[in-house]
Amino acid sequence: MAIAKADLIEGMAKGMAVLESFDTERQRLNATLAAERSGLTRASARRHLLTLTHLGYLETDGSYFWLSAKVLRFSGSYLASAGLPRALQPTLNRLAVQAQESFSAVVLDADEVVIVARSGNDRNASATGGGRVIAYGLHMGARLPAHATSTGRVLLAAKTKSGFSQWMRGRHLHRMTPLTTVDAKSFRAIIQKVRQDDFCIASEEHELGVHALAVPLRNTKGVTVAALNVVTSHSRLSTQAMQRDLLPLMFDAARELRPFL
Amino acid sequence: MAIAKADLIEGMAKGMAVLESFDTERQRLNATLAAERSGLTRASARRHLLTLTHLGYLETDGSYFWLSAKVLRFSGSYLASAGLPRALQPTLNRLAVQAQESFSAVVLDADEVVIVARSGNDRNASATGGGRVIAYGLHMGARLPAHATSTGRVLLAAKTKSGFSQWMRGRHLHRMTPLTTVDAKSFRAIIQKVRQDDFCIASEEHELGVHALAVPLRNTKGVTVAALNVVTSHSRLSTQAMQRDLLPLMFDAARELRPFL
DNA sequence: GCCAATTGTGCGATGATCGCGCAAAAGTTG
DNA sequence: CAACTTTTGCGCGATCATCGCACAATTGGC
Repeated sequence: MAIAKADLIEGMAKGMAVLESFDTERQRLNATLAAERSGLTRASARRHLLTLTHLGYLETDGSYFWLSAKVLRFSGSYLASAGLPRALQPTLNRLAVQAQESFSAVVLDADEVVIVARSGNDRNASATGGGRVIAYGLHMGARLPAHATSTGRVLLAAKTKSGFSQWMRGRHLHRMTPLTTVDAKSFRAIIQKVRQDDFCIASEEHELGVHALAVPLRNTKGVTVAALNVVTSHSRLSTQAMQRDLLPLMFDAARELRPFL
Repeated sequence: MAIAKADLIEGMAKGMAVLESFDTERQRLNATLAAERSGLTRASARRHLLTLTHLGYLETDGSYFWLSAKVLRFSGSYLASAGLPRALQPTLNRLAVQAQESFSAVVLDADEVVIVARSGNDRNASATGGGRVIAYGLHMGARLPAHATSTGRVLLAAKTKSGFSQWMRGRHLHRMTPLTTVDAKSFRAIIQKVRQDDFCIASEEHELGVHALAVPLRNTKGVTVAALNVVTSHSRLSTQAMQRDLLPLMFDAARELRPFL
């Protein structure tokens, strides 16, 4: 990215690598595991783990380590500073009430989308008859592969042609479900279609039984700064019904948000 | 806390200090400012800022730096790993709908409480007549002084006597409003009362015009793991009405959550 | 256009970090 | 239960990344 000079602090990069090695799947690590995942030696990983523990970002029982609530400090600062989540939240809440579905706003970060604001119940208790969780780990800060999500495709379609080609170069589109589009040519065609339609539907490409509908959120200069989507299950709402009933709502929301982005 | 050996990585502590220097108030920093806030030299702060930028945690225009969405990665991992927020969210949502107020769940971290889950609209548009924001920076991950909040007091009251004394030792209770209790003796009396009542009301001690009601959240072993509160304004609900109408709801919620904590 | 204040960065000295390697603990097997 | 194997904790000297000074470049004020 920005041209990296020779003077970058390596110790800190290591530390962040250790912190990052705590992800959604592996939540409790000991020194050996953390070393493997972060690519450090065991001794070094241990030192970093102890340091992070001392600073309060990790907790430990002596051998295993896990994230502490202090890491929320960063998201707290980010949410307070970034105008985006604040600007979007009221609209997301309104949409959730109107449509009785779950909405998210996301931004692109490398090859993943990051959820920066959310609304809707994590359990759609009323509709699914009691507590079926349809929130597939869709919390604030969650990261999903861009190529397999409706929002990711909307954001990729917003890139310039050359920017998108650069993104595609040498990229392997990981298969998430049997229905994931992994062929580069097909994927380019999909992005092309999103450019025309100005919305995107992804059906069961990320998780079976789940489909999503996304639209871009642009500011008054026409720059796409985020994407808004609704995610629901086939059993709740057919793809056609989703497009028919929710797409107009979302276009309206995107339009009314424009001045605030 | 845990006995810190001589082998802690200093470079990483510096880096985290730099990251922490981006807080709710100061959101955009250049090298000079970051150096001041983090206590490093300007040159060192700059190196760390560049490193963090390179790693994707900060963005920059060349001279100023600000947090990027990547910092949400940590909260994402935390929220996915910590059972607490997940377990609480549905109940918080239900309470928000029932009471049409904003609820939060918080944990104690040193002398601050950290919001780990939230529900309710940030703008109580209907009740305040259109868009008055009563969300005083109460987003996920926000940190508030424990001594001036209802939740903080509930969590302090859950400490052992000696644990609480230790916490009080040499502590200066910062004045947030003219109504903040800052006298140590009065504060001890308040905590004593919370122990008896098993709830706490803090009225305008943190912010004028705002009052809050908190109850402890205990697991089946009787250990207090978090606190649940509702925060509203005097103009919406009197202190008495809040206690009368909402306290029973909250005790019920705390009881039903017990098995999941 | 000049001066002052602020910011960007090269360089040699220094001391913090690296990872080897041992010792102790934990786990395994006959 | 004892001997063996595997994993984990951590001390130590050498090395190389980091520190911050000092100077250059840039910005901004008058």
